[in-house]
This record gives sequence, structure tokens and C-alpha cells, in this order.
Amino acid sequence: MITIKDVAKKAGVSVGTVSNVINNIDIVSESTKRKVFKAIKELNFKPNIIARSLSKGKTDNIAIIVPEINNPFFPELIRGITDFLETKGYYAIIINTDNNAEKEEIFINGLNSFLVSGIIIAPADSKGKDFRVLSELKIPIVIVDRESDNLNDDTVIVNNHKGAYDAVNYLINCGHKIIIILCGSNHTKTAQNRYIGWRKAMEENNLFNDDYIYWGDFTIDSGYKMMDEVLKKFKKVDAVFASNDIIAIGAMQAIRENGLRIPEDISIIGFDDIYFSKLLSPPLTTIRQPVYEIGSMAAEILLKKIEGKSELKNICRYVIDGELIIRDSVAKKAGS
Amino acid sequence: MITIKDVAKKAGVSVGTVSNVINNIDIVSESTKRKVFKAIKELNFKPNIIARSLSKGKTDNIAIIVPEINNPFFPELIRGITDFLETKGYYAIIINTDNNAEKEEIFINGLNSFLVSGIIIAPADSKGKDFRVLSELKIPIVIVDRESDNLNDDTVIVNNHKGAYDAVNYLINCGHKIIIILCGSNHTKTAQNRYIGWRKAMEENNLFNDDYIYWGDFTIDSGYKMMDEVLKKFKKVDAVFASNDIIAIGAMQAIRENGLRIPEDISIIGFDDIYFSKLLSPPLTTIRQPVYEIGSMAAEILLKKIEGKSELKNICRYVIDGELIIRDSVAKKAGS
DNA sequence: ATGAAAGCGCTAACAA
DNA sequence: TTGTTAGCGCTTTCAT
Repeated sequence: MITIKDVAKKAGVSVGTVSNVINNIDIVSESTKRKVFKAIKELNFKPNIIARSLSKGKTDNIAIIVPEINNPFFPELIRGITDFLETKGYYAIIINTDNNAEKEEIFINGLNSFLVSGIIIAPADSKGKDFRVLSELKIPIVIVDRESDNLNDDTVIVNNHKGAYDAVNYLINCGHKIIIILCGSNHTKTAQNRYIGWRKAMEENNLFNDDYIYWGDFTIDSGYKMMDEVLKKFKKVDAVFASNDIIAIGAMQAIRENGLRIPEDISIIGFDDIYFSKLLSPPLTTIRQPVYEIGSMAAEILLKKIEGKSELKNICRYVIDGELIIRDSVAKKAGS
Repeated sequence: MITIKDVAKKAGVSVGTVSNVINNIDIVSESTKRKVFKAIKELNFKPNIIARSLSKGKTDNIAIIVPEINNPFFPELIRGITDFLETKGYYAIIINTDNNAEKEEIFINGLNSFLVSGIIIAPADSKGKDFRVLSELKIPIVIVDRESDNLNDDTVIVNNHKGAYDAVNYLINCGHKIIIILCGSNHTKTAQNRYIGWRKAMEENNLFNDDYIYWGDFTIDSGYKMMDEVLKKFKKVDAVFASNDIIAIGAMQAIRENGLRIPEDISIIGFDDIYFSKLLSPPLTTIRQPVYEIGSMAAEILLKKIEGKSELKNICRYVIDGELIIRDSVAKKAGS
């Protein structure tokens, strides 16, 4: 392995000077700089990042902790984060917890204070979990997409409550009355808030009914199972609000397999607007999250914290409005 | 930060002993071990991984380099890799190159020999690219899913040639004759080999025609555009072999928008069997790649190389057969 | 079984 | 402007 020492020897200067050169500390004379660069090139020297990190007491690594790498929402979020990070010379370590709070905990415990200099996390669970370890790490954290009772830090999140409220109101305005909600995991604030939005819209229109509520989790399978139960129990349902697009996809499959048509027999609306939603048949009406932008925002905020350009005291919540994307999965009833 | 030194002082032993304890080097007496563990617990000590890496000259980090995090195929591959890695105490750094060979190169150059102790890569490009840097890193590499002329190392890959050949033969056996191929990127061996498989089946049945060949890339948009052109040019096509499911999804959209039905008017078959394929309408007939298993295989091979349990001299190619999954996107013509 | 000390490659403070 | 050197926290060899 070529070290800074070899370069120094070859260039006929000291290690300190080489260090100054490779760190762009502009104090070195042009002529020595040239000599050093020449030696670096000839030896094909690459600074050892580990040694640098140990010496500096920080790394250029960021951890991104996501709950479900399989939901296309998260790869897109990751792209938003990493595209921004890369322009600033940071690497990302991506950790997939598979919605497993224990796994999440193990990883967080392994996240040594020196391994990463920042964390962007979409927590698997909203409660019960003890994030004290994270706070003790004393490294900047930004929370995205999901919130947790025990994690209090800068957050970038879509307005789940309003998005759900808008979605359900759209359904109601289209003339639907029996509107089922297929909730995500009760352990997430995301699902809870979307439920609250649904409930508010339903109550305001005197449509609320306890029986319309189904709790599951944010997977295709869960969407399928919940919808299957709905279809068994109700002779007639007008529409369903799926807590995310993944659930909607599962539900659509169940609806189809039961010989029902979308939207003629049942209307459905989703949440997220993942890439596949517009390609479904029928294309899914949904609430779009600007997920890529949420990712880059989170990255930008994190980097500001890391580089000390932002007050660490003030915890900010950035709440971004979703947007209703009307496609073909919701029927307009006569007179609506 | 609590260091090994603090622990040593508190336990009344030397740092060397503490090091032996935390590394499970069984030479320490039970009583000192107890003292050390007690101190570790009381101080909530976590070993500094950076320092350990520097000292040992290796890390427990693996880099996974994928070309398209947006294609659900890759998140699933990543899951296969990381699930295996985690059980062995390794972390994964995931790098998404967005099919950009330059970006890939920049990352690889940044991959310091000490930053990761192994690499699993699905190269963005099959030729032209100079992977000398990678070889010079002298760290174990495993190639997955895609191959490259300039990268010669252990490889885990599906039998693209045979998979395509099987797919097209299935189409032919169903009575189709005008079979278009929607190829992926000409820069990838994957696309090239699937093309060769198609060509072989077509030639063997005297069905080959130059006009049936469309080159694009492995994206939904590309699938859509290619299919659109096909539909403009041909008054009648029997079936299309899409080089992967993502292309198939785009093509299906184009077919639908042109007022044609699948499979009544046009049959289509894909490759990969990503999770969404069975949920399309109609569910997509395709060649399944055991992608999760390919991921864990790659991880297992890599770890063996890292831990020196395998001969680094012998380069192995593990070629795994895909499996034809028959669903509803291919019509059986009368008499077939 | 335990301790002392050298070193991993780099940065940064200080001296020259 | 350049050189020297003491760490960063840990592992590992060599004495004891």
C-alpha cells in the first residue's frame, strides 16, 4: 500500500506538506505542489480514508435506514438522498430493516459514533422503540417519511393527514359513500395520520362507520388480504382508500380475482404515487409524494447540520403537501 | 468518547487484555474477563470500528454497486446479499450508478482499498470501461447479473441465453411467428445474450427477420418507445419478447394505448419476474430469475474469498437457469 | 495470563 | 512555507 510517507519521500518533502496538498490547504508553494502531485500520480497514491477518519474523528459516511427496500417508494427516496450527497463527497450506507424494530435496533447499536457522521432514518416503528442509543451517538439525524414518538429531530415528511383527507374528499365528491380504509401498520404514525385524515373527511360528511376500518401493513400481501376480507363481509362497497400504493396494488388484485371491475364496481385511490401506479390497469388515482425531493431536502438539511451551518438546537419539521393525481381508478357517480 | 483505555483503567487491567476480551481471544482468565465486561457495561463502551479497521488493515464493509436501484430487480438482489452479509457481521455500502459508466468509475476510484473489504458489482457497461482500478484494489470481487469484457472474476449470473431461448420457444410453440424482440442496452452482455437466445430460437424455426430487432435500454420508457415504433411499423405482430419485465411493462402500456388487447391481439413475455409482474393485467408470463438466491450466493462467495477460505486463483462462473413462469400474457393460437 | 509498547496512515499543532 | 511530531483508538507482538 502506498502511503503519504512514500509520496513524501519521492517528492522530497515532508508528510505534513503532502497532507496539506491532498487536503487543499492552500499554503503550499506552487513548485512543491507540483512535485507532490507528480509523486502522487507516479505512485498512484490514494489517501487511506480510514486513517483520515480516525485522525479527524469523523467520516464522510451517512447512514440511510429504510424500513422496506422492496417498496419502490424507498429506492426513489434513496436516489433523492444519494444524488445530493454525492455532489458533496459523501457516501451512503444503506440499511434495510424490513420493518423489523429489533433489526433496526441492532443496526443502530452497531452504528458506531465514528462510522457515520450523519443518519437519515425512516423508522420502522412509531412507538415502544427506544432510540436513546441514537441520541447518545450525538451525530446529526434527519427523520424522513415516518415519525416516531421517541425520536425528536429534524423531520421531512409529507402531510399525511391532509393527503388522506383530500383523497377521501375526492372520493366523496365523486359520489361515493361506503368508503373502506385499508390502513398500513398501526405501529407507524404514517398509517395513523392517514387514518385520521380519512376519519375526518368521513365524519364531516356523516359517512363514518367503524366497520369500514381495516388495519394491516404496508405490503402488497396485506392489501390483498384486507380487501379479500372486505369483499367477504360487504355485499356492496363504493370505494376504498388504500393507505399506500402498494396496498392498493394488492387490493386491486383481490378485487379483480373476485370478478369485480375497477372503477365500475369499486373505486380505489392510493397514496405515494410510486412509479408503477400509472402503469397499472386502470392507472391508479393517488396522492403523489414528491419523494425524490423529500430525499434531497433531507440530505441537504443533514449536511448543513454536519457541517455546522445550522443550529442544532432548533428542531424543524418540514411538512410537504402531497398532490392529488387523478387517473382512472375512481368512478364519478351520476349526479356528482 | 469511551475508549479501550478507559475500560482498562476502570477494570484495573491493561488495554491489551481488554482488546483480547472484546475480540474473544480466549486467553484471558475468567475473573479478569468478568472485571472487563463489568467495566464495559458500566461505561457503555463500544469499540471504535474505524480504529479497529486501521489497525487490522481491513474493514467489515462490502460495497454493492448496482446500475439501477429503480428496477425492483436490484432491491431484491440487494436484500439477498445483505441478509446474508448481516448474519456474518458485515455492513453493505450500496452504490447506485444509474447506468452511468462515468459515475461508476468515479465511485470505484473512491473505493479505497481500506474502505471496503469486498465488492459485489453489477457493471453498468460491458465494454470500453477500464476496470484496472478495481483489479489494482486487490480486494475480492464478485460480479452479479451483468458481465463485462474487462472484468474477470467470480460471477453469479442467470443463463440469459437459455432463458431467452426458452421464452421464445414457448412463444413459437404457442403458434406465434412474427416475434419482435425489445432488447435492453446494447452496452450490456445481458441484453446481448438474451438477443442471441432469441435469435437462435428464431433461426431454428426459420422465423428470423432483421426487422424484428429493436435496441433500447432496460427502462419502462424505453419499452414504451420501442413498442410504439413497432406498432407504427407493423400492421400485424404476433408476440413480443421483452428483454426484461421493466421493458415489458412499458411495452404493455404502449400496446394498451394503441387500443390493442393482451394477449388477444399481441402476446408478450418478459424476463426477470420482478414482484410486480404477477400483478399486472394481464399477469405477465416471464422467465424467473431466482434473484434473492443469486444475491445470497454472491455474498457467500465473496465472504469465502474475504476470509481466505477459497482459492483466489480459480475464477468461477456460476450460471443459474431461469424458469419459465406461465401466466396470462401469451395466447395459445389454434392448432398449437 | 497479563502488561508494555510499537505501529496502522493520516491530521494538525507547533517549531523552525 | 515547510518539517517534526504527537496523537486518533485499536491490535498485536514480545516480554514478563
